[in-house]
Amino acid sequence: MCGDLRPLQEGEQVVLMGWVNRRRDHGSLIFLDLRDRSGITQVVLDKELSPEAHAKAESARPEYVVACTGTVRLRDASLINPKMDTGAIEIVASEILLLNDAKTPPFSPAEDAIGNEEVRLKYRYLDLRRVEMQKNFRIRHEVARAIRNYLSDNGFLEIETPFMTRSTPEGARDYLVPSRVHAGHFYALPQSPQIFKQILMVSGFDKYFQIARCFRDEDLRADRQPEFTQIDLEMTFPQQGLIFKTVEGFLKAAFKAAGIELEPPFVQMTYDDAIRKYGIDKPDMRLPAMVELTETLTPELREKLRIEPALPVLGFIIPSVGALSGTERKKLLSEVRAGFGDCGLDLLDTERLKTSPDFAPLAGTIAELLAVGAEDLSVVVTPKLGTPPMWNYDPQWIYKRVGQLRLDLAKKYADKHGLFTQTGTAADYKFLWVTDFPMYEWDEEKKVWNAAHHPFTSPHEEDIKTGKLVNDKGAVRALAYDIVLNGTELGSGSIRIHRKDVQAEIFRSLGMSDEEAKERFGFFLDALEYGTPPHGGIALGLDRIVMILAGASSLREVIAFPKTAKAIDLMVDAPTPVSDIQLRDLHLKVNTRT
RNA sequence: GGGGACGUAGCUCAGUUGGUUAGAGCGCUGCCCUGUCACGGCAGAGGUCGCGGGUUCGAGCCCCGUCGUCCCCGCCA
Repeated sequence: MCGDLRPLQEGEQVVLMGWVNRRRDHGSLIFLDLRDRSGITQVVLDKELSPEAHAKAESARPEYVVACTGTVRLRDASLINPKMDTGAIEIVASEILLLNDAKTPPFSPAEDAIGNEEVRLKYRYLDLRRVEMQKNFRIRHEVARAIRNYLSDNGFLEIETPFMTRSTPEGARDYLVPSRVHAGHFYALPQSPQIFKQILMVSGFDKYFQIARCFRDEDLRADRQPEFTQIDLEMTFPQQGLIFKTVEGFLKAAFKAAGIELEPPFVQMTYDDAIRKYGIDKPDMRLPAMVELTETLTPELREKLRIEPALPVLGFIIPSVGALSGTERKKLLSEVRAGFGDCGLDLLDTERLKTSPDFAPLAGTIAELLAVGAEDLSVVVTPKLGTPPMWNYDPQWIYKRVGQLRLDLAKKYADKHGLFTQTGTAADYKFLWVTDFPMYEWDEEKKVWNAAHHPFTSPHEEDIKTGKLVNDKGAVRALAYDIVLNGTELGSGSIRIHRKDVQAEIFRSLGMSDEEAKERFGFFLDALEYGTPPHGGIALGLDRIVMILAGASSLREVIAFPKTAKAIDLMVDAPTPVSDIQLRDLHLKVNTRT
């Protein structure tokens, strides 16, 4: 292959096949860089040595496919190209075959930096020829293979579940598949194999996994595609810790395959702590946590500063930002205030902290609590009295809003603190387990409690016993957990409900009548009655893992044929209208008025 | 559904206050070149300024609408 030859092969007769990466024509001497997925080798065509081959090479152009016969030759010391793996040798061609020509491509796969996303996606086959993309898909393959091997070696059985299944109105919108045989009936593509894998536990496959495609018809983001791949697993008789250990095991194997040595176990943190310290349920642990300063400020000072007593005073630092100019600080402050909806929040940076007569006496203490270094930007947020409706005296609102500010500033000054820069070591990857998620989520619009994870999640035993399920839904903790990497949610899972009575109670608590539950999940409730073992599991986004490992900022970089933000495939041009005949077969009428 | 950025040559982009024939780099085509590796030199081709409408003597530039790509919020059990 084009990337394989080394000085050791000197003198050998070889045949190389690949694409013309670049052609350098010196008249009676032509250099062709031949590329395949293994790398690039320089081929020399000398008019004196092989006039026929040289003549053919004159008409070769970038992306032509050629086969070239020749001899491996060591380059003179002065001609070695240290930038190329094969830079110490070259092929002296005796014969060359132009296997196929190529139109001039809209962009060159030989270039590193490519801009226009639209052109890349339309000519995806050219984009995928680029070294960067080839690298990403090699990582993806190695990671998937390592995970499959690890789970197989640890007693997990890979079992496929249907793509055409039953629509479940909970959660994300379903992609629907109309049935030809049953007029007006639809299959749905799975949002996840959730119910099937639980039924596999009932069936006695005590350790299941699947690298499974999932489909969700929701608006997209850089880290969300309508179809994506999950590493889905489930096991019987698990403690939460056993699932963590399993995931840590396969992630260690996966990262090792990508050249990174992780050291599990990963840090664990409850949901409540995550909100309090980071203001978000998926903390980016590469950055320092927020610190609650409420008690540091004396009651007198808080009163003087008109700080709302029901709300926390929070501080945090962004490291190594350096000195801010007066204008920059002013601009920052006004931006931040605007971002807080002008609701009376005050914000102090390091400079104001030291110079403000109110805070100066405390500056030392605060600096110590926040561990402020000389070049760090420190921020203290003091919620003022006078309550605009948006925060509604809710401390969570403050935690989350300040957490968002922490992330925004960290992003803004990423170049300065460099904490997001990859160094190629395990230190780049800060994993975290977030545990004890709330069981329920209040839907303010519909005025109902929803399942925060999904309705098959088991609540904490003691929260059932203390009656919170009925009296205090907001305080019920679920045996649900997320795994987070560098502020990205990689996956989530839970210990499931394995008893029919508990499951029925949860359905009821979600405002679902017994009849309704039976209609939607009757088959599942039935299954629970036939000796269901305790079970639990988790699902991790393979695409996101690979994205982070590849240092990419969008899933499109690690999915071969991704869709745009409007869920369009620009290469095959999907979706499209279909013929009236197709529609008739499916008993469908399209109403284009909306 | 909402907010923001962008859209000018194949690609990346510049284009002043609205004013003559819309430019650059890369790429492309032709010619020259025996040591290049982002080769070099000379010459040349290449434009529905996303699309539609409006204002104006005159629009790449101003206004309205629309389409597309990207990012964010909502949404994603």
